[in-house]
Amino acid sequence: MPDAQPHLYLVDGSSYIFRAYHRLPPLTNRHGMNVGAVYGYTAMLWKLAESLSKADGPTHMAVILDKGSSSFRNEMYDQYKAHRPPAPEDLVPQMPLIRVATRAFSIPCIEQAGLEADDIIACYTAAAREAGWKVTIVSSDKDLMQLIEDDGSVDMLDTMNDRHIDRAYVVDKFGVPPQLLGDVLALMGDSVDNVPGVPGIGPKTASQLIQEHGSLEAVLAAADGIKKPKLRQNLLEHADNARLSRELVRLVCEMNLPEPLEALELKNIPEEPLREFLVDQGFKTLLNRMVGQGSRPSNGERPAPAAPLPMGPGEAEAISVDRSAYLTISDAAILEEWLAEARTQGRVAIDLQGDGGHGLAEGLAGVSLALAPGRAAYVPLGHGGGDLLSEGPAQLKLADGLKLLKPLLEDEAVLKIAHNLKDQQRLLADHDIAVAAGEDVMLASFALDSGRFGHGLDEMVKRHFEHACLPLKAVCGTGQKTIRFGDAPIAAATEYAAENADMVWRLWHRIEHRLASEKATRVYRMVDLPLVPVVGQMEREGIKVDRAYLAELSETFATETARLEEVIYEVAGGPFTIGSPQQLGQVLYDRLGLKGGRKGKSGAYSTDQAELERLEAEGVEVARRVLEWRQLTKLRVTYTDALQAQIDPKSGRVHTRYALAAAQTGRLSSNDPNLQNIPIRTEIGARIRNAFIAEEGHSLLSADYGQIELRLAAHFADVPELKEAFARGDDIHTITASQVFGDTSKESRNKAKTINFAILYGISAFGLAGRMGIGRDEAKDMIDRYFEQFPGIKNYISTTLQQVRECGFSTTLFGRKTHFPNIRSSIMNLRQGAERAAINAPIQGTSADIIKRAMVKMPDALAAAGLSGTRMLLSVHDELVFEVPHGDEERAAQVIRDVMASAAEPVVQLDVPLSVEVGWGANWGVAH
DNA sequence: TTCTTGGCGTA
DNA sequence: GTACGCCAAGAAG
Repeated sequence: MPDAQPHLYLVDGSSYIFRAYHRLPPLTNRHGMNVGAVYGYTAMLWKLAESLSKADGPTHMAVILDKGSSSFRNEMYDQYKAHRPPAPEDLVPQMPLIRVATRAFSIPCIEQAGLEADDIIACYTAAAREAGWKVTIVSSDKDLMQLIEDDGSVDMLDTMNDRHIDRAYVVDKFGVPPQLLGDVLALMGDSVDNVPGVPGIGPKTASQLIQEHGSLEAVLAAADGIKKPKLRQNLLEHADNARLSRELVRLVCEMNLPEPLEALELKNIPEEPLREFLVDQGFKTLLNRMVGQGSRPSNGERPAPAAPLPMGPGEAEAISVDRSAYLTISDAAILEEWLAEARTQGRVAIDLQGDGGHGLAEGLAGVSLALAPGRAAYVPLGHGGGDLLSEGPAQLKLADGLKLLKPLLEDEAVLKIAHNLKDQQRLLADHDIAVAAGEDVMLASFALDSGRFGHGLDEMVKRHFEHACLPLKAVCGTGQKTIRFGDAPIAAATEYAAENADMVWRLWHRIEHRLASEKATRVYRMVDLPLVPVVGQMEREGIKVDRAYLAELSETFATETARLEEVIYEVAGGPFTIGSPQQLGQVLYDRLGLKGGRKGKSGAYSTDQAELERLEAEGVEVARRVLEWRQLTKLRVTYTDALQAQIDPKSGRVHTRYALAAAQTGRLSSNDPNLQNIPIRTEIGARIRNAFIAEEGHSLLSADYGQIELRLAAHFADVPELKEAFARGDDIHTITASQVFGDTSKESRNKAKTINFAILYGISAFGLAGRMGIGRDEAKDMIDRYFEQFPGIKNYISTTLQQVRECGFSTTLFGRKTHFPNIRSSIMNLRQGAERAAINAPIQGTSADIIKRAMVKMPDALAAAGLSGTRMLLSVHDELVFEVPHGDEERAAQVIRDVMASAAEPVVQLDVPLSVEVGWGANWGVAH
């Protein structure tokens, strides 16, 4: 009688509360106490309670907690969990509330001195299995995954990620079944619990070794014969640690059950004392759900959350997707029906498939449409038949299909919803279609969730809907056998393409309302969305590159590199791969016997620039040669060679592509090729800029903001001295030097410059010391003096951090948010990293907002000034590059300068002026 | 073939 | 100390 099989849910309360604390934003109850973690915990229990009467829901339940005293593992190994930082101070008082919450749900709560929650869970699991029960462990702790059974009688549920964990999951993640997981864990160790493991062995190697040999003991026995010297040595040397680790991760059950299994039965959750608890803690959302529903909320329509946690996206909404229901449209009449319906309802989701060509040569394979959840179709337009004899699959002719689609795509009255609208708009522009009235789920997600989630379509679908899209490689294959999308079978192509449109439709309707409620509308509507056609046009323009000049440079660099190679081999006593940091380290330190530290966690010698410069200063001439070799090789391989290969044969120009949702702060990023890191700082690198040239009869014009980030810092921090200096047009680093050091010597100015930048990057004494090559105390003194002179800066930093800790995100002047999930991490490195990024984000992000606004305004401003021949080509963070017809330079400079300097207005008023420096000439090198 | 690491170019 | 993208080597598959 499978229906009657009892099902025990064991909730790992201790680990849950830690994770809830770090994942959820702070929340205060009516006593003024921080209860974010308690809320998370309560919500989790609520969710479990909801499944009480469902199929496969719990019949029995218990919460297992750590008692907090040391366990038998400490007798075995006194370092066990020795390096755990103490719990955060606002979490400690929440601990007792966990028991209160559990009692409020009338769920038994079990803890036992000397035993960790894991062991108690192991014990109950064993007992329940013996009794023929089913067990679900509610946790995501990897140690507990050892308990999972192949037959499904024991599985796990990770409520935080809404993930079901079974044998398949373990095999997928660790490469071994649950029974062997303990052996893998023993090898890899655990820095959080201070389980030693074997040095140099991480998850990958551990998993591979166990898979190969079958068990930990077998691995240790076979250690002698292992090929890799480092690995062999570590295994032999640390075999005892491995065995100890095996015991530390072993879950033991040597106790009597504190409560018999039957005592854990749970039929329903009585209304009291739950209600009283919710009222007391002020958990209004949950309380509202209780109303009229007994203790169980309705599964259908949710009551509007009265006071939703400020965590935005909430839980995923599981959907079911039937890909076989998607339609392939190869008939004009049917396409017309779909288009008519789109017109009637005023909105349609679209997704384009390129045929897999490169750059401007990319053709169109097909268009997919969605009109409602699950109602989607694919219109193949450019699928080949695979061989010359056949005519290809049944499909509309490209021209015919586009002719039907064009009026709809260009209709202002029909909303076109897309993911990454820019790329689709650009592809359609190649076919003379100008998409009107577009929305972009990728950009909406970017405006809402930057810093905490990704914005790729598959990733968004997974997070919002717990659904895995058909991967592209399932349609087009992978590796050498990859086929162009246009050559894929229509049936598979339909499943893939129509699903994308379906998901775009669903995603938009899921997140649209958040734009307003989470105050992301301004950034989305006024900055990022209007930028779409502008950036698309820039990508289409491209920039002209002097191929012959680049080839010449490549040649020069190559010759010089070859010369350096000979010298280096001479000194090294033989040839080796100079480009290999590993081999270079061995040559310098082992063969030549130079003194130098090793660093890096892999144990390899560091050979980075700083280290080589140190050697050079010590008189090691070959270090200088290696540095020169590196510079030349880098320039040749990354720039002069690569750039030639990137010239589009059709246009003779280089077309970079901008990613609009890549940089957390809101900046654009550039790729294929990256034109935002073309050298300029060194004389030799700067020559590469000369390769970027203007079209015949034109000049290249470069306009860049001068010190925009420092200006914004002065604005944010409200520092009178700095604001006045900027207003006067003074040299800001000199002003800083005189304020902080009392003199304006060149040396002081340089130091001041370094500190000014350090401020923008989230200062730390440690970092500044490393950067300036001084002691940490000295660096700290310097920072203190800086803060004394500019208390506004100190204040800006503390209020920014305060706000980010409270809300979880920072904001720019335009309201762009960047989330920092690690801002309250108990791991110091993560937390401090998040703090530095949080200090920087409003400044870097506002700068990005401003230049984006300038870009949005630019085409109209140029057109209004009669400068229709002037085209915007590149955007490099604080610089815009244009191509201007000869004779128009002066006027263009004037317009561009005006637009850029006033780009923040009227939305935002800055109390520092923005300066814009403009130059022009035959190439980028002279223009900048 | 695909992933990770060390290194390095820009703002 | 912030934010990126690209390259070669080496490791893993």
